[in-house]
Amino acid sequence: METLNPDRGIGRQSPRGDASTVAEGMTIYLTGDEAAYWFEVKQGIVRTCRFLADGHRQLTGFFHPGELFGLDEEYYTETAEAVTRVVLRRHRRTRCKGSGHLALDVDDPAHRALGFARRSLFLFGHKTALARVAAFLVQMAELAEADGEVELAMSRADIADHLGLTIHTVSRTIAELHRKGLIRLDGPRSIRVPDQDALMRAAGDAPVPAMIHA
Amino acid sequence: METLNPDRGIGRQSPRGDASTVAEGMTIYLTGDEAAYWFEVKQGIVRTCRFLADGHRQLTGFFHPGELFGLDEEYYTETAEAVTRVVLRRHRRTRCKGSGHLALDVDDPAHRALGFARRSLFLFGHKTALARVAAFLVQMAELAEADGEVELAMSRADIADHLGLTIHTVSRTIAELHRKGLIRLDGPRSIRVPDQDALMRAAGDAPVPAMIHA
DNA sequence: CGAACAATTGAATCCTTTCAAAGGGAGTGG
DNA sequence: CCACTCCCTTTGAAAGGATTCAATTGTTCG
Repeated sequence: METLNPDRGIGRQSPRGDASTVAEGMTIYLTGDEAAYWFEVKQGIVRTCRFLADGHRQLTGFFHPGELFGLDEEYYTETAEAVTRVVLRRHRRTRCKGSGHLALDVDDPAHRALGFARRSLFLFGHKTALARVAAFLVQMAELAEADGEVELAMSRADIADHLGLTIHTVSRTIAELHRKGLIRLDGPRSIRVPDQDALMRAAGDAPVPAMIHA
Repeated sequence: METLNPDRGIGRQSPRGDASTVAEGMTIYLTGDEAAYWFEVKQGIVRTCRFLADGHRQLTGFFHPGELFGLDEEYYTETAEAVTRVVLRRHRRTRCKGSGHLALDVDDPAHRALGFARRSLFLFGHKTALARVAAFLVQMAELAEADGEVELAMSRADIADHLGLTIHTVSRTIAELHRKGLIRLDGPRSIRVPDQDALMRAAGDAPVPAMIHA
């Protein structure tokens, strides 16, 4: 929670063949770009990051030689930047399995699981208890019916251990969201979200986070 | 950070055929079990968790109907429990690709990427700044040479945004680790880890976390 | 040498945790 | 059917830790 979009959009190196070199600090791809390729780090270190609505930055990973990044389905959900000078090996995203052992299969269970792992990681991009709980409730609301009725299957202890908080803070925060009119409580486990976008804003996220692909 | 291993090891339902039903609160598999199967949730909600050395619990995910869990390579790295009564579909882990479209390929890029995503998630299991920074440095030390010499490629700002802290806290915490003799500083980016196990203990983790598979 | 940036450090504030206790359902047994 | 217990949840007050605000030091680079 420090840097505010340092050098976004600054040119990226054009790759030659399968390998490409990117200078320190340069952007490899941006959130929303078409995910035509995924990458393997050969030399150097890459960081993937996400820029939150409040201007803060969340680094979702550092990638060292031998590691892979950029495995998105259609558009990149994160921005990738070179921490050092970097040498990459580029792989074209493909759906079909016949095209070599490095094809990317979106039906692959691991690929689906990867999306779920990222969802959890997303929660920790939020620093305050209020933002985290709000983001969690938005996730729950999205999985529930469209009417904003959320039945929490899990206890406060489960939520706390998931968000990295204590049950006390979770309880207090839910009470606070209720006080602010962002949620309604029919019972400890029964929550209604009248305005999901408002809850998102409380979480510090932009409603419909502008998944812009130019 | 609340519950201390609620009902570990309490019997699990024996599945019949491909589908199995698990009662609320029951364990589906334990950390260290042989990962012979991975699962798809048909009904109910599943949680995956990890138990830290200090007794705390970290929930790494909630899994709703249609979602997958248990995609580990050899042994489960997490414990899976039923939040509600759960109906699961079980899939045998296979290396070969010929055995249907639901095979699990450990060479799959997505599968490899999944491991990296989990590594990031692991950092957030630590609550205090000291534990997080220590865990991060251990990760860096593991990637570096065996002599404990770590060259940090990234700035304090990068570390802060990765760990969900401020640069101030990161700087102070590194200074504190240095004061405690757990690391040596040859420069801001050049760190030496004389005793990796000691640093792990500072992070609240057990050195060699006893990956027991009975 | 000055400018710009990275890192460190101090002091005050704010937030979360910890400690402590009370309220509220669900289930059991008398 | 009610009293009792257990567990989950809520809430208050004090303590601890991270952030914010503010300023200094150190490095690199033109």
